[in-house]
Amino acid sequence: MDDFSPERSFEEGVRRAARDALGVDPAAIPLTWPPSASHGDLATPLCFELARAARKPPRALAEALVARYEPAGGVARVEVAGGGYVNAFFDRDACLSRWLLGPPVPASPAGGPKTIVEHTNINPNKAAHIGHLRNAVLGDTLVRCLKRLGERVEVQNYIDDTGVQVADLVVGFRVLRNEEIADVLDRYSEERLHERGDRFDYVAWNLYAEVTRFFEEDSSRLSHRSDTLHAMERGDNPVADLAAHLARRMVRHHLATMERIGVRYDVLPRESDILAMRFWEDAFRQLREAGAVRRIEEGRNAGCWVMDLPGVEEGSGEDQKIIVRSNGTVTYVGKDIAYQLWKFGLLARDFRYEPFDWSPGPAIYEVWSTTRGPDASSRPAFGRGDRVYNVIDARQSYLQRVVAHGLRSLGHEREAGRSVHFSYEMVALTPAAVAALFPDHPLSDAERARPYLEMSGRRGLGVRADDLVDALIRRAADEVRKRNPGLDGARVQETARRIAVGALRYYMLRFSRNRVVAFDLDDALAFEGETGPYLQYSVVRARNILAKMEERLGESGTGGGLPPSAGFGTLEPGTADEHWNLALLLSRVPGVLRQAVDSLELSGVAKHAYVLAQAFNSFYHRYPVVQEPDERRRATRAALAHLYHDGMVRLLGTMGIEVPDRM
RNA sequence: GCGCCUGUAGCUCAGGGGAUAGAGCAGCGGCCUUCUAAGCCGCGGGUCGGGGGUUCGACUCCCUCCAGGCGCGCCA
Repeated sequence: MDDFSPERSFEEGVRRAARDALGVDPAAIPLTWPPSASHGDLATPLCFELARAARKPPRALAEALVARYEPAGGVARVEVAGGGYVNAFFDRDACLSRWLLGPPVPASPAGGPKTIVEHTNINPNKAAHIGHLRNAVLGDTLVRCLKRLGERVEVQNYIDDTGVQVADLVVGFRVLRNEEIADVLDRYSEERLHERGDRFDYVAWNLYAEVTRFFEEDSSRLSHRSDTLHAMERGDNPVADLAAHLARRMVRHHLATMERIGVRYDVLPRESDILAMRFWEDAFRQLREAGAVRRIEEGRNAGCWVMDLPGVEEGSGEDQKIIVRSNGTVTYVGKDIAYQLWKFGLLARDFRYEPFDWSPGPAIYEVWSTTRGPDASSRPAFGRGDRVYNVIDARQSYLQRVVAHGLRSLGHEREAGRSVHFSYEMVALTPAAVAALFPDHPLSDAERARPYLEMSGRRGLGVRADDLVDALIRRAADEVRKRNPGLDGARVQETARRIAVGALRYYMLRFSRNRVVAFDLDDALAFEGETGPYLQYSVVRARNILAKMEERLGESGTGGGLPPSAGFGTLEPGTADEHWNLALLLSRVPGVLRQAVDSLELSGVAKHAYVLAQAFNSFYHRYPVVQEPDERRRATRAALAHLYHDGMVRLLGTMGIEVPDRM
C-alpha cells in the first residue's frame, strides 16, 4: 500500500501554488472541513491569514492561488468559495478505488520507542465501581488508538497493596468479623463464597464501609490499623501474608471485571515491590544529590524532606510538598516519583517479575506481576518507556505536577515533558440516584441541593462495575431474544455481552474528559440514539447487505476493488454527494485518531463514529443495494457498504467495541 | 485565600479562530409487503452565564465579574 492521500496532496499543492502565485511560503497550511459535500471535501482558510500582510482581499489571493494550482494525487479540482476559502474536490472514483484496497498497515517497530500507559490502579480492597470503569475505558481506548497509529505500547496497572485501605480490610476480617487468619482463608475462599451466593470483592465492598464506621464510632480502634500497617511493613508474618493474600484476590477480581469489557494489562507493578526493591533509596539519593529536596530544620515541617515547587505562589499551600516524613518514611508522591523514574529507565534498579498468580481460579490471560521471589528466566522487558501516560483523575493533578517536577529537577527535562497526566473528571452520582440506589442512606438538605455527589468507597456509596455490566447484559439479552426468537442461549449471551460492552464503553467515551459524569442509569442502559448499540447495529446492517449480495446474487460486492463500470457517475442525479459523504467521513478516521490522541480527547473518536453511523443509516434507508436493479449502481453502493463495514469495525475496535453477528 | 475545571435548546452533551451554532433524550406528527424499525423523515425549542477586549471574523483567544465543582494532608 502506498501513501495515497488527497489531503497531503492538497496541502502540497496549496503550498506550491502559494509560492508560485503569491510568492509566500507559509509555515503550515491550515486545513478545515467544509460544512457539506457540495462545498468540497477539504478546504483551507489560508488566504484569510495572508490577506493582512499582502494587503489584498482574501478572495483575490484565493483566486490567484487557484489559478496556479495543479491538481494531482486524488484532488480533482480546487475552487474559490465564500470570502476566500480554497476548497478542494477529490477524484471520487479514484479515491474509492484506492480506499477499497484497505488501509495502509502501520509499521510497528518491534524494537522502537515504547509508550507506557498506566491506568485502572484500583485500590485492592473492594470491588471496582463505575469511576474505575471510566478510567479503564479511557486508558484502554488510548492504548488501542496508539496501537492503531503504529506505536508500541506497554500497559501497566499499578497495585497499591501496602496502604491503609488494605490494612483496613485486614482489620475488618480480624477484628470486626473476629476471624482467625486461617479461617479467613477458608471461610472466604472463592468456593465457599460462591456456595453462599456471594463473592469476595463484594464482601470487601461492604466490609470496608463497616470498618470505616467502626473507626468513626471509636477512634481508639485506629490502633488496629496502625498495628496492621506495621506488621505489613515488617513482612514475613501471618498478618502481612493475609494482607498480601487479600490484595491479590482483589486484583484477580478487578482483572476479571475489566476482562469482561475487553480491558487487559501487560504488567502489574506492586507498591510492596517498589519498597522491597528499595526503589526509593535510589530515587532519594538522586533527589538529594541534585538538590531537588531539602530538609526542613524548624517550624511545622521540621525534620521533613520537602520539594519546592517553582511558580507556585508561596502560602497557597501548594508551594512545598513533603516527600519524606519526619519519621523517615516516604510519602505516596515520593514513591510515585521513584516509580515514574523507573518507567523511563532512569532508576538503577528494576523489579523482578513472575506470571500473575490467578489462583484459586483459572488463568484468564497472561499478565506479569512484580514479585519479591526470583525473577522469571524468560520474560518480556518492562519499563524503559519513551513516553508515559498516567491515566488518573483530575483530583490528582497537583500530585502529578509534583511528580513531573521531580523528574525535571533531576535534569530529566525530556522525560518530564513526555510524562503526560491524562486527566479526566470523576464519575459522580446525582442526589436523586443516591436516593434511589441507597434508600437507607440519609441525605442532608445541603447534599440534596448539590448537582452531584462523589462516590465514596468508605461509605459504600457507588455503583459497582459488575452490577452495571450485569444489568446491561440482562437488558441486552432480553432484547436479543425478542428480536431473534430461536437463537440458542450461548449466542444470545455472546451477542448480549458485546452489546452491553458497546453501550458501556460508548457511554464512558462520549463525554469530553473534563466533564464530570453525573451517572444516569437510564442513559447508561440506553440502546437507542447516540449509543454503542446504534453504532453496532449499523455495522450489522452493512454486513447483512454484503451477505445477501453473495447469497442472492453471487456478487462479492467489492473485495477486489471497484469494478470499472461502477462509480459515482452511475448514481441518480443529486444523490452522489450523499453516497460520497460516507467514503469521505471514513477517510478522515486516521486524522480523527491522531487528533484524539494528541489532545487526549477520546470523545472525538466516539463522536466521529456516531456521525459515520448516522450517515450510513441514512444511506441504508434511502438507497437499496441488493434490490437495486442497475448493476453498476448496485456495485457502487455495495462498495460503499463494504468500505463502511470494514472501516467501522476497525474504528469501533479502537474503542474496544466488538460487533455482534446479528442484533 | 490560591490554583485547575465547568457554564451552549426543557434534560444530557458535541462544536479544530472561519461558512446557516449541531446531536441525542424528552414532546408532537409521519414511515415496517423491501438489505433487521436498536432504524429513517419532519415539527417545535438558543441573550452560546454577564460585561469588556484582540481580530477581516469569537461559542472558540485574552481580561473581568457571576454561578457551580475539584484540589491545595507528615492519607493513598
